[in-house]
Amino acid sequence: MGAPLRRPVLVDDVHEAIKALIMDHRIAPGARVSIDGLARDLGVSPTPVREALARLESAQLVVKEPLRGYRTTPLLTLDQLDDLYQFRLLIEPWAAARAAGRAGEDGRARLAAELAAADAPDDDTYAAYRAFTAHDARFHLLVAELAGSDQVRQAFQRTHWHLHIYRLHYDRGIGPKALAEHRKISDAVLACDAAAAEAAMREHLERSYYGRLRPTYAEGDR
Amino acid sequence: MGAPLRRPVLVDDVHEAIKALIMDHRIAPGARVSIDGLARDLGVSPTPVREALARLESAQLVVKEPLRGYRTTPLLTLDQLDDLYQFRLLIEPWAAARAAGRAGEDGRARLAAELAAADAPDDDTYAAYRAFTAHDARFHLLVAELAGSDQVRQAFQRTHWHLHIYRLHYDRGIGPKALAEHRKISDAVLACDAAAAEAAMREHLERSYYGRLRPTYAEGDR
DNA sequence: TCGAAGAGGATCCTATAGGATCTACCGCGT
DNA sequence: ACGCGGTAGATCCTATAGGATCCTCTTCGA
Repeated sequence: MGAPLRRPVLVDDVHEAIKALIMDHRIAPGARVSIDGLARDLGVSPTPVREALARLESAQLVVKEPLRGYRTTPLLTLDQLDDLYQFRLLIEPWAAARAAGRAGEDGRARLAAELAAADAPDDDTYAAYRAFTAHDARFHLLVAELAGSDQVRQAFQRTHWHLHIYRLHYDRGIGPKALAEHRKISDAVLACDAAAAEAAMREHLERSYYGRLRPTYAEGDR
Repeated sequence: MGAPLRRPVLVDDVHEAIKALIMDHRIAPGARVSIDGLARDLGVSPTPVREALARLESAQLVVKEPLRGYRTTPLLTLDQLDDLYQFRLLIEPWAAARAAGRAGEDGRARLAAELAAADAPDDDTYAAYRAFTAHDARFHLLVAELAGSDQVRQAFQRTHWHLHIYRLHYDRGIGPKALAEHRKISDAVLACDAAAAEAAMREHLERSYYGRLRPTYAEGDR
């Protein structure tokens, strides 16, 4: 009687399943997504599939064409990726500075715990890669949360940056450097040094993108 | 044969209908929203209602409680309103500066046209009030669009600030001043003066909020 | 008088069916 | 050979039905 705490809402499971299909490229970018087809494959009725796709649409992972069905969005272009990081550079350094000034005891503890639990992926296994990206997503979201502004946190969250970047799967083997930069940001926040936190976050994003992700993406263009 | 171009997508109409119900307080803030009940009232089946509510959820106008239905979100508290305008102050001055530097011929023409078409509401009629709020929403969205960043435009749009502020309906009779400030912003953008545009937008938001909207809201608390 | 267990009603969730629309293929005419 | 109209299939959209869950009111016992 202890175990069954999973909520019996099928639409959530369907939502996760479709998201996984898109992220792992089991549904190609730009391909059409049949509602009835998905329902058959997943063994459910079209109704929850329809609702799940409506949610995915707000995450920009699919687009709806009335009377013609849904279609997966294409991968981010270089311009869109530039735009995404420009937005992150507008939001996140600000959030880091605010977090340094406003985070309470509880928030600081959570930040320290997140850093302590994060291991640099010392091998190239897929599992280690996924574990680091999960930490990456949690860390940046936590900083946004500690800034104390729901609007900023939501705006940041609704970019779904980790989903889109994960679809590109171009950022392997960057764990140790990023982790060190995360620690630098965390130290500044814990020291209540707003200026240092802002600078560290800005530096982290610029190095991550212009120094690592973007060159990899640009050379991988086809 | 010319007229009937309305798309036969019922869910869009349902979405607009429900949004109107919430905005006009025909469904009280915090009240429960029955799926079947709405379907009966609107004369449609629950399926499109369900999909429309899923969309409204991303606009924060309703929240879903699994197995318990949907509920309208309460009106924005003063803290949330502060937070909303803090976010606008982070985004919109930046967008105005970028718009001044990047807007093309087409964009400038659209901006000029929007200003030319906007009349200051010289009377206190409801129609004039609604016309001004419509211009207000279009103007700020246009500036965000002219900044040339989809991420910023979407982040701004997804706040649905005009929906939430309209629910408060506390900002009557501010048309002429706001319109003059809009014109100042527009002039700076059209003159390609990024610094002036940024300053004008910041001044406009601060005056609108701290000088007009917030005092009205604060005195109207119950 | 207060608290708890049970029955009734309403609601949500999922599945299935029918009508409307779009896409693809095939045959015909120029 | 090329373009156009018609038909068949698949898909989407909406409506309806049944099973499961939650809320509320009533009733019983301490």
